[in-house]
Amino acid sequence: MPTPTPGRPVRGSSTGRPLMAALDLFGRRWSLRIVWELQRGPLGFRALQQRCDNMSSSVLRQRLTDLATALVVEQHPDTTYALTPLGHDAYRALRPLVRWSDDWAAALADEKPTSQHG
Amino acid sequence: MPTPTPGRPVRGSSTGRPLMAALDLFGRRWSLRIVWELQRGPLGFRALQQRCDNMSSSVLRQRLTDLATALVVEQHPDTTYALTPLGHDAYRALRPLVRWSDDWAAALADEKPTSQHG
DNA sequence: TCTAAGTGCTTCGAAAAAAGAATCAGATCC
DNA sequence: GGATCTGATTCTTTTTTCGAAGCACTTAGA
Repeated sequence: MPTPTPGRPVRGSSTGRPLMAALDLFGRRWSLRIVWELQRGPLGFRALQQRCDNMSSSVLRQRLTDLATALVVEQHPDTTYALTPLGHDAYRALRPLVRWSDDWAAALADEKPTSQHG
Repeated sequence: MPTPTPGRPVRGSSTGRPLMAALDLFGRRWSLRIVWELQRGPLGFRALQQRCDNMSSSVLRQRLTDLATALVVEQHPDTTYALTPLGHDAYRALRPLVRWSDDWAAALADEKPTSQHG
C-alpha cells in the first residue's frame, strides 16, 4: 500500500497526474478527517484518535505514515503530530467543502424532510 | 453500507454534522474521482467506468447509488449519469484541490528529486 | 432469424483495507 | 512497586474493493 505520489502511477490511475495522486491520498478513509482535525493545532496520537471518533489505531498509524510521506503531516520533537505548510494549504483547499456540506444538508433536508409534521 | 446523510450518524462520526457526512461520502474510494469525471458532461455507465481507469463495475454501481441518494449525481432518461446542481457545486468546492496537487507535486519533487543528474 | 457487438447492471469468489481489541515499552506520579 | 498515562505494534475478524464472468436488452448486419 504505497503512499500516493505525484509523478508515479497510483491506485486507480496510471498517469501519475498530481491530481490523481491527491485523489488517491484523500480518497483513503480518514485522510480528509485527519487533516481536518489537525488544522486546529498539533495533537498527540491518542488525542488525535479520540478526535477522529476513536478510529482504529492501526489505521491511524497507517494514515499518519501516508500523510507524513506525502509531506502533509509531520511529527514534532514532543511526538505530537501537526500539519506541515503543505498540509495547511491542503486544508485551505478543502475548506470550500464545509460550505458545500451545509448547502448539501439544506438541500437534502428540503428534499426529504425528516418526518416533520407539515 | 448506508449512504452518508447530514443529520444522521455516519461512519466515523456520531454527530451528524454535515461536514462529517460529506467526509464520509467523499472518503469512499472513487467518490471524488467520479464527481471529477462527470464534471465535463454526462457519461454512460461503461464510459464512466473507462474514464475511471476501468474501476470495478460493482463498486461503480455502489458509488453511483451513493451519490444519487446524496443528490450529487442523477441518471438521465437516456440512462447516462450526470452531476446535479448540487454535484456541480461539489465539483467547484473540490476544485482548489487541483491547484494544491500541483503545488504538492512541486514540493515533493523538490524534497526528493527523482534521481536526476545534478 | 441467427449472430455479433454494444449497452446498463448483477453476481460471486478472492484479495485488500479497515476495524477493533489486546498488548508492549517508556514516562510520570504517588 | 503499582497505577496510569503515552506512542506504537500485533493479531484476528469484518468490511470493502477488486475483477472477471455473466444476464437481459438493444442495435446492426447478413
